[in-house]
Amino acid sequence: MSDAAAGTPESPPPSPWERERPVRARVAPAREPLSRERIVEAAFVVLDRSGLDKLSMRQVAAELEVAVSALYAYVRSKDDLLELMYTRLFADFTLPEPDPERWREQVLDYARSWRWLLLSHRDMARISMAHVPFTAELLPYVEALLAIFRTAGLPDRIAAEAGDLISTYIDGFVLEEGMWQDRAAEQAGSGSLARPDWREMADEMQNYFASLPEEDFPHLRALSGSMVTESSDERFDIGLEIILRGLASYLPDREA
Amino acid sequence: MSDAAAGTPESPPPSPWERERPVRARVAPAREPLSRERIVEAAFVVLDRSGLDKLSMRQVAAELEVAVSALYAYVRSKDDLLELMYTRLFADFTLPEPDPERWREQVLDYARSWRWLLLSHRDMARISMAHVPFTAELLPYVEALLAIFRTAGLPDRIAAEAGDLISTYIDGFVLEEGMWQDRAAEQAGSGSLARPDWREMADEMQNYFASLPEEDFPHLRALSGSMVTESSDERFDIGLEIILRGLASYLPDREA
DNA sequence: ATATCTTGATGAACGCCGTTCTCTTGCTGA
DNA sequence: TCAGCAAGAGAACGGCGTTCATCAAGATAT
Repeated sequence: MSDAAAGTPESPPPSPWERERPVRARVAPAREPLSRERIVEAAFVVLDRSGLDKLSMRQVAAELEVAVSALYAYVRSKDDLLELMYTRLFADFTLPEPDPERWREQVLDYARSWRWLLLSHRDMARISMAHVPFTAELLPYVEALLAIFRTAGLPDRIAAEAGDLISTYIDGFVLEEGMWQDRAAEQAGSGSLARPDWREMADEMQNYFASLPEEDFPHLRALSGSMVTESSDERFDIGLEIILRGLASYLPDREA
Repeated sequence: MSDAAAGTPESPPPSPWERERPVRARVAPAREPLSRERIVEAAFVVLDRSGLDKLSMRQVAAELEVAVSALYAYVRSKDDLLELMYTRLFADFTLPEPDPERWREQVLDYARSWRWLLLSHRDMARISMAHVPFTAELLPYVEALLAIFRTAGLPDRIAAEAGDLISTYIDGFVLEEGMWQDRAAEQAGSGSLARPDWREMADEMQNYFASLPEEDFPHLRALSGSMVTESSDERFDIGLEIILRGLASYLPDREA
């Protein structure tokens, strides 16, 4: 809420966390000076190596071989750092131009790209869920999604909810993917430090559902088959398709 | 790593966190002894008073006027405590008997009840999102939801995804509600300690969207109207309706 | 050339956290 | 009466986010 909405009427003395990397260093510096970018980069390294629960300011500082307090010259707080990471993820996101004829594919592309980005770093979905993407840098991406819905012809009430619905679905799906991955990883023991692939995940799910008593949970057991047959990508698309069909039903010229 | 694989072949001495409240105390005890229930209850008090970020074992112990270490006789860890809180929330949840004729209303009831429970304690959606409801106590509730979908006639692939989709939607929606509430609360300052009502939330959203530049975000601004006009309950139902329409499109005898 | 200012980074410190360990206390049953 | 026991207390460990006084060294001014 701070900078974007309120504005800063008084002549702004540059807060330490807002200053840019100084332009000096005419000659090559012995060690590259700190910067917001380098801190975010290091944070991603720690995140991928150790996970969100172990991501601390101290670990990030250690990764940069720097004192913890030095970070606070570029970053307001840990939460600020997480928000920078979240924002940075959006940087690799290409916005589609709304085209009423192809709104379904555009939403599909949007969702798949976003999921792909979330999967590119460990626990990223957890970070994503913790932030409403309503900061100044992220608004264009929300706007673009809503543009697709509105130019497709959806009523405003529906388009507004559809944005939330799709975003929530993506985050939630990837979040759950991550949980199954962690489960599979810890069941495999410390031997497999690499992230488990889909096969291991499916095995873990299979084992779990197979262990349920048949008479108490007939539906869960019956559906476990579908969950293992389908890959994560297929399951993701199925959920999207459900939403898209729901949305299409609000279109005036709906197809069968 | 070694314990998990090895199992525990020796006759298990009851772990301290598994023991029941001792039956003694024939006469009324000066102070009621500790128990898992009392701890969970105190945790809810702290949660509602201070929020999830401030919910610590120490605060819970203080609420019970007890040493921190005493808690660990009944609870394995803080995460275990959170899971107990989550499970306990489900206790007030009544399960519907699947009825193919009324599957839509049943899903609506299910979702509304669950949202209502999530709203009954501060930050509960955050706790909910952090746990897949696949513990033994919670499985019946998942099973019941899937039962509704399957007896309604949905294909297995769809029913399986629908379960995730609906659950994710509920959690995500309430999560976002909480974020707007927090925003409104902190904007109102420390004066209003009570949780902000819907009117304040809507005002906060209204202000936010009105502050956006018209030319850059025409769709966001256009849709902000819908978000303020509709109450949270109405918006929740709209999202549900989108999903339900999508699901209905997979039914053999689908209505127009 | 010398003195002053500025700035990026340091290291210690504060208060809080989850968790574990040892010790006390007061009751139970023989 | 007294050993045994279990519930709870208290201190301690290592880690956390954050702040603050300090420092070293380059830039600037005299």
